[in-house]
Amino acid sequence: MTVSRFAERLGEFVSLCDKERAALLQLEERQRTLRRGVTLVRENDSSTELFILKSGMMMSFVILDDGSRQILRFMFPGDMVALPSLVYPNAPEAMAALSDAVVCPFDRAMLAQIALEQPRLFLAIVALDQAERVMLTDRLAGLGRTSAKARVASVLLHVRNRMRRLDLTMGNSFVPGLTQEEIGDATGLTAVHVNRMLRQLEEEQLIARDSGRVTLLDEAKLTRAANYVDRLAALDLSWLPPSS
Amino acid sequence: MTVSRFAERLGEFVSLCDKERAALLQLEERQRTLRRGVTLVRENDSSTELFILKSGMMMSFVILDDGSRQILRFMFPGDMVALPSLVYPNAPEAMAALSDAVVCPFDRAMLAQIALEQPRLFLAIVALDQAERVMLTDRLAGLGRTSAKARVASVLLHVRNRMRRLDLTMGNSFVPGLTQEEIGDATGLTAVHVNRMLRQLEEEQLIARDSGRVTLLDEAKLTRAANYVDRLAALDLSWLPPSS
DNA sequence: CGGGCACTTGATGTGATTCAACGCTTGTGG
DNA sequence: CCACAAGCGTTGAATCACATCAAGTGCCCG
Repeated sequence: MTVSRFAERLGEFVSLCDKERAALLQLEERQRTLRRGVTLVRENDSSTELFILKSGMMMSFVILDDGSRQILRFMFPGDMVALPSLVYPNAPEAMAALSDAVVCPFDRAMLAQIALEQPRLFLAIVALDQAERVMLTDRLAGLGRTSAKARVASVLLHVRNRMRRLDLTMGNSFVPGLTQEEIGDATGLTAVHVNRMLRQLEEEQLIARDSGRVTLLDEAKLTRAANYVDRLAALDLSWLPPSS
Repeated sequence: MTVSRFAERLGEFVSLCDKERAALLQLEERQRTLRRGVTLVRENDSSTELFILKSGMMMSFVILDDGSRQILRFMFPGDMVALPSLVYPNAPEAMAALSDAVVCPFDRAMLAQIALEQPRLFLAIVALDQAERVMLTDRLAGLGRTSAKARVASVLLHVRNRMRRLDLTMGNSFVPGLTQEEIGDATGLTAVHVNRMLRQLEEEQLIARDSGRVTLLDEAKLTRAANYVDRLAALDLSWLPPSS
């Protein structure tokens, strides 16, 4: 039986029965390919669609009145995204592809159906979404109360840890695949200042860089400097009742 | 029949049947009174409890290594809070009372039970929680990309709008009940600078102040200056299936 | 070969912080 | 009932972190 990308992800945290897997597979029946840079959803678009990101890397963001951009979240394969579409007929945030990507769109009605027919599965989905919420508050605290250097380091650690979940052979070296401007828009900084912070992290021997590739030289120290916590590592869904 | 505080709140957005109301009432069987300033949950506390805030105003926050505090969220009567306790055995954020308050603690197992036995009700709870998530991203964008003045204005508007939902007679004048330091910790600013921003808003005739009371003199202009959107006003739960 | 985009670096500007001082109110114990 | 301490608000001056402006480099791709 084919297994859904999202089921694999959820399966990292909780065991699923065949019926549950089958339900998730329905969410990935359609799929759409995106080239790097393409906008999937524009802010304020009218849409009741949600997505499973199947491959590639994406971001959600908002554009403010003065034209500046704030990246709200980076999205990785296996993520269920655009949950706000459940309650907002007009998208509160835009979404765009950071690399070539494949997404599976499905209507919110399908998620509602899962909620009603497979409550345990829905509970697991909601639980996983809570981890996203906590990561959001981590970033909020980062923007409000930490230095530019810490914020940049935090993005590096976050991206590395998400990527490593998808490729367990990954070590301390990886290619973030983000421009410095994108890192800036995620951290509330200018691209110029991101550049200086990267340089500083390099000078302090916390990271090394080589043509887009980043190597974490002292992960423990970097984690401390960034005030970073891997929220997926501490996730506990063991209290969920076993599947029927 | 007694009606739960949380059912009233949810009832603003979706109609509930008696069975659903009864289930929610169970969540408010116990209650605890808190004096202003008291910490209900400390960061990292081991606990599987969630809460309904029954009366008063509270905040959730984190304290960083350097001792600085970031307020993550203000909480108002009717809010269900500490949902992260679903998946984190150790509280990722602390909670404290900003005024005298009453909370109803209940175990995450009770919410899990609701999820399994009353899926429609749980779906409604999750939907409402999505609005919180979007407010969080609004604040993230505010911290990353807007001026100090906008952030302070945004807090004023947010608190006023939440309070007005509880007292429909409230006009443009209200008592936030927050110190300037608290506003600063919510906006990523120092108390000193919050003071200056309030003064500036006053000089620009956007607000008036008198011994703790704030009056919004030009709400439209203030809303624009703050980049503020009332996310509860745009909430749409009409797609929920009717209750059985 | 040429144009564009990302990256890099220096000089300068500025919004917010930090430090310091003082007044006002509130609550508390003598 | 008063004296005093503590917390909050206010204001000015100096400083700092990050933004802005500007110029130049390397590289990929058409």
